[in-house]
Amino acid sequence: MQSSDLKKAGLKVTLPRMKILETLESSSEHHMSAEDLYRSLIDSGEEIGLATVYRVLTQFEAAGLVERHNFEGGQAVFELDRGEHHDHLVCVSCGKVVEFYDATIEERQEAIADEKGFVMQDHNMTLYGLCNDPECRKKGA
Amino acid sequence: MQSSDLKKAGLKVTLPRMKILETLESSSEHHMSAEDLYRSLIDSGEEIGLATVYRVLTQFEAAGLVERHNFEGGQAVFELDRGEHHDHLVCVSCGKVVEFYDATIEERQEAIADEKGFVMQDHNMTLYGLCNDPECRKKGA
DNA sequence: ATGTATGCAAAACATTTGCACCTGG
DNA sequence: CCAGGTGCAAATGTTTTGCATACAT
Repeated sequence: MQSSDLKKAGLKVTLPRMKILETLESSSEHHMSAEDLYRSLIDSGEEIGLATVYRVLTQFEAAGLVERHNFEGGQAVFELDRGEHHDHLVCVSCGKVVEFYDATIEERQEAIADEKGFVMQDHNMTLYGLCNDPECRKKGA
Repeated sequence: MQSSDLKKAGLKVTLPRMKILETLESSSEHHMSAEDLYRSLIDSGEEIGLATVYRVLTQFEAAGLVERHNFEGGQAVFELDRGEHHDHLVCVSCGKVVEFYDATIEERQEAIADEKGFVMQDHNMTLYGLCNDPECRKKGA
């Protein structure tokens, strides 16, 4: 499928790389940690090393194929870069991730960076809360 | 000074705790990592263990005395909680941290969480860019 | 062929924890 | 005095790296 994307990035089209892309593509939760990916592949009977997963994800990030997010909880999560910028809403109870985009916020961010004399290169905005699952709502402090 | 704050939190007023509070208060960069604090104290001739720094910071965070931020770069940074919520602008070249608050963004965040069925509990917004130091500007990609 | 990728094991970090000793109230 | 705090060293969890082997082109 996107073996062309790999070539474009100067990366050889190998089985582990294709499998990782496929998994990120097909997973219902399209935000996965390196460990999630590794487990998922091992469970599917693939032969792959955790180190390879990390290496491949790092290369994919550099190539702009995936994005890395450092949500709370130690492990970084990765998602395919579909080219549409968005931010995240994460449920602190069940871990569900919802994406959103808000033009007003994006504008304000640019304006603020400018105001403070910065040339903005990137930003990270993550909202944490409880999603509408009753199980999660129970845990409300 | 704020030994009262410690007592209020049910924490004994010990030398390491006071020193850590003082250092966070007096440091020009008031965003410091556990390692920064440790080094700073050791360099001042204090006797303290890195584990204590981490333990104390974790307790302070739980007590609402400090805030922990997970900026890019592996190490968490801590700052005194002065009770005024703000977000951060971080220079990717020199590490400088500038604080800001934008009511419009805060409102939009609430509205978005609501719209998606979430009860927002917290958020993290960090803008990354190059500050106005000429040295940093040179590194513009 | 030949340079790149991979898997494994070991290393590198940031952070946490167990435990014997010390200290504040 | 005694619960709680501290320092050290060892454990943990995540991510990275060295190296010999395997694979894509």
